[in-house]
Amino acid sequence: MARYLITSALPYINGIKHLGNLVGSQLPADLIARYLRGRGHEVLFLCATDEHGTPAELAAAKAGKPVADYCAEMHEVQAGIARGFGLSFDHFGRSSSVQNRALTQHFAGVLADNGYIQEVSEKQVYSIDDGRFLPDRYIEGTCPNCGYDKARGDQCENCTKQLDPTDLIDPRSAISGSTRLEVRETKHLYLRQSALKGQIADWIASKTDWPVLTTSIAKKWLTDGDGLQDRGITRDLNWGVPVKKGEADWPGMEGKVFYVWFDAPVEYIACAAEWAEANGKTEAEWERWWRTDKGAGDVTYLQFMGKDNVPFHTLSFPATLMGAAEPWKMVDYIKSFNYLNYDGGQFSTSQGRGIFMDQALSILPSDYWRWWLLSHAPESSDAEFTWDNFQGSVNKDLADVLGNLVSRVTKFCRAKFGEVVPEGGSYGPREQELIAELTTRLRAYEGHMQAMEVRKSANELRAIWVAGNEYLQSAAPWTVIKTDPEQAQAMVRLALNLIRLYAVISRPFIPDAAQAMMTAMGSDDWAWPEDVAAALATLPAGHAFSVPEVLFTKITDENSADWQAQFSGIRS
RNA sequence: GGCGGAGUAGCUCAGCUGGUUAGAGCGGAGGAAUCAUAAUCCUUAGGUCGGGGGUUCAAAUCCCUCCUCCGCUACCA
Repeated sequence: MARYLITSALPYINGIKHLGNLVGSQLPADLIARYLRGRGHEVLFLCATDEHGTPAELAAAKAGKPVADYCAEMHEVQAGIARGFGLSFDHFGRSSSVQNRALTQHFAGVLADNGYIQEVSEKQVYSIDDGRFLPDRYIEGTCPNCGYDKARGDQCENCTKQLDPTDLIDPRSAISGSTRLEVRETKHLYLRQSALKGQIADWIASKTDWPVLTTSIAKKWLTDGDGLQDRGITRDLNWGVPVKKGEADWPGMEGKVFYVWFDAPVEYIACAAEWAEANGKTEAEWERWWRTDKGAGDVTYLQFMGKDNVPFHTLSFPATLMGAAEPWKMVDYIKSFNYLNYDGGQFSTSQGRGIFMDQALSILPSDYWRWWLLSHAPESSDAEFTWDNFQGSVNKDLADVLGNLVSRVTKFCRAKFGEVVPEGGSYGPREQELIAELTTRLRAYEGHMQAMEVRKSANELRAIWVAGNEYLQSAAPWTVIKTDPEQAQAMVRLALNLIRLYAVISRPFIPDAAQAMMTAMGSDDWAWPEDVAAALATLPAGHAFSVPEVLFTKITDENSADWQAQFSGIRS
């Protein structure tokens, strides 16, 4: 039994995430967490809301609420939706927790002690009417290059030229529209990533088993231009972790907070501390996941994220941990994903285009979404959601191949032998053949899951379901029963056991349906089928079962058309 | 512009450390079966592997070049 620490990229607090966000981090992380638990490993699966930063402040202001209240509410909303999708976090924390505040300040202090923090005085645009400094992209104006009048201070979306806010003609605040802007001097802390460049490069170079997507992004940042640049880790904001050097004040940094991308990854650690507190555990119990000097030496740490998050997880956060020079557990494997597009374009939070997590759950059970999203996970390239594809895949795979198999087996048995596992006959060559195929395929499935090859795992699982139908079709107990009822009983006994086996191995993908199957089989034995033949003898003759409700109702053409229309426009 | 990813059957994709007739699922066509959510199973059609050039006995796979789509490009997170 091994130990796995699993974290998903933290969803940002300012709204409900869409399915593209879900499939890029939380959902595959949950798949692997469930799988590893199913194999009997010890797993700590953590996620949290990322709550600091300008967008949170603005979203709260728009909602007319204090930012702390807004975040608390949105955290609960996101936690509820996560439960709805069956995301099996051991703890769903908050980056605004006291644990994260203390740890973030601790890291800053240690980094400063080790000489990796530099104070830099710089010029920032201040909006007098908004009463705040503005991040570059919150300044709008006319592009000096192409004349586009809604160019942002960091880049013109029209001509893609990179800009400095001071380049803009007629600059104004993107928040209030105010033109009363001025450049002010302000002091910030920089993390001297450049000083850790070699150490990080060596570390990345040692990760030869990581996905190309992950390492290519990291290497690009390491070698681009002059190499890894120092990075500002503080901001002039109210909402965030106050800048402190450990527990001490930081002279000259009063009223400033740490940059969200400095405190958010620290929450991966702090979340474990929150988990301990929430479950009445000791400090030692979470430290054995995170401190290599306190028991985390045998932990394998897996991170899941969309590709846009990769630089922060391969460079910034490792720089923080390396610079701290304390025995914190470093990530062992980073699984990154491309983007899921929606019907020919991007999912868009701002435009309300695509399907959001709450809406998805309001129209269909989570297993439908989990199956489609995972079996189409954007691993090798961007993937695309279309209603036709969704309807076709879900109906065929879940309703026809798996759901119908459960129906035909249980109903046939009930009609011919009653709702108990029949006892006659014995397994012959055909059954041995099935067991051999299942064993081969199951080992392949395990290999793909261990390698975190999500789509391949889904394909193999589906093939395992199909093998059940193939067996049933060739065995044809409905024919055999006329001449050799004993043999038909053996076939049905095998098929009923197959349903339980499918529940076990399908649970990472479709936990609710798996539970329904297990419950129908009158069992609670979730032991992984290491030995397929033995697993197919789990339900003994005479064991009672029940015919479950239809597992997956099909999506009709009308449903599909309605939803397509409903989600094409602006979210209401 | 730079960097990265992708372009393979109508659709979604695998293959891509070069090597027998380029694969899978869906969809199409034909058939079998009738236990089942008209659900299953079998058979089958369909591709000049984005275009062009090159290396090689041999290229979807390696090299060059061009085209198209997508992402990132360091103060959104």
